[in-house]
Amino acid sequence: MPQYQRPTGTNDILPDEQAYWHYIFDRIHHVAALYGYQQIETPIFEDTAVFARGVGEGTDIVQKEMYTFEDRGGGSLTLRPEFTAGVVRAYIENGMKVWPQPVKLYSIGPAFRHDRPQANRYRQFWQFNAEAIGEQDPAIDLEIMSLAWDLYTALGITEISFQVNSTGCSKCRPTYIEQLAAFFAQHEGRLDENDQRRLASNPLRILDTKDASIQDLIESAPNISDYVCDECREHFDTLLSYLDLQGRPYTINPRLVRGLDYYTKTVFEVWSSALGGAQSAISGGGRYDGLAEVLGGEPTPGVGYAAGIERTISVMQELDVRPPELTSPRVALIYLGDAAKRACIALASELRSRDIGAVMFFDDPSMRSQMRSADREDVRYALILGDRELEQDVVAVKDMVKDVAQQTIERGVIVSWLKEGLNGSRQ
RNA sequence: GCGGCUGUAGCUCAAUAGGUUAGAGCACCUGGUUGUGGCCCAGGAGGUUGCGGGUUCAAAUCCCGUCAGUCGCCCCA
Repeated sequence: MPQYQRPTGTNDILPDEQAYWHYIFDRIHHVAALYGYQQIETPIFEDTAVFARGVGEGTDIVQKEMYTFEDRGGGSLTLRPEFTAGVVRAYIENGMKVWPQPVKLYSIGPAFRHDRPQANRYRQFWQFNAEAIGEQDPAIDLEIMSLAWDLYTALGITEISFQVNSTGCSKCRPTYIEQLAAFFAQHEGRLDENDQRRLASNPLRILDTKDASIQDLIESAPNISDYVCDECREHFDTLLSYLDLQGRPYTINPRLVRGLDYYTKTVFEVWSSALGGAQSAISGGGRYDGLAEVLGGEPTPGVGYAAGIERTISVMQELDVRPPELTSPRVALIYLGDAAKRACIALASELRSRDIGAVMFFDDPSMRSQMRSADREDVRYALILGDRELEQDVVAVKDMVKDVAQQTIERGVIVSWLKEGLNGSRQ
């Protein structure tokens, strides 16, 4: 065992895995641009109150999952457990209410939650986050969902579907929760320890219980759709009609209740059948019409969503979707002797300044060893310099991919020769 | 925060019912070629068997603790 190991629940993203990350980031920028979303990057930590108040004091995230620490100045800071609260804080702080509305923003970066790690769940994990702030039309809810869908399509991810629900608003949800709590209270004896605790803290969550023995209770429990106010109902129905219009498969899931307090009206998740168990949600989001006010801004509607990058990669691997390979250096410089080494160092600089990737191997290894290294770097050409070449002012060029005779190229034209030879070649 | 399973070389794994210098494949280094990669061959380096304690004549192996990984619960991406 090494003396030091990475903290529990964190990962080193090694070179071999970077092709996925580059590809996903590239597709994110592309799809976000198609929808007119602009990138914003907020700090990785914020004043603790931003999350405590924004996400909600009663949530699991705030109660037991935040990385909170005292700043040297005495204030309390927290590593972001999610993006939305920070982005809405930035909206308010930067006066974005005077920008053309809605303000459509996206971010990519790590978030932190002190959970117990398990498959596809880590303490530091990356998210792609998108927010549309300042618009209440359900068409913008659809737009965010559509953006999510298009991203997966662009990545070659299939077999996904939406789960949607309406959780009501500040006007109608309290009544529903009251009714729900009253209902479960009548059957408290049948609830397990977990669900009894939820009865007090968050009765909505009982709907998602894993306890099979109370399925009949869940079935007969009050349904949110019978309690939402006219405004929420119309919002939801319109959203569903837009989804129908786009032909996107969805399931209305009356038990979908997300664990952040700020959601109002629309909540949704994207599920992938490629991931088993509890981690079938690869992204999720919803509307948060009350959040800006909670954070000290003017009442401002908003809707957003977050996709887990690690889960996205898992799905790609499950489905055997391969990202394009990263480009690697295209030539290796092989030297024999000190004079040639100096000539190679100069040539390498010249090649790189002309956008030709070039690598060398130091500590004066044998030619054979240099050739082996060149092979492992997947270069297209090995450029060989020794006393003979120096004398004649030429470079010996060996094609490492095609089985053709080695060539001798004049030093003065080697750059243009390579430019032509490498044209169209990814190596 | 709770529970199951697992910790042997960089990686994947061996090591009869506890028994002597803990092995192999891959990867790495060197050589087989005074200046030519892949394939092949030869050699080399690499381990306080996660850590600590206990049982035993003897522990990688059994027991306890601890740490870590992994899977699951809660919750979520």
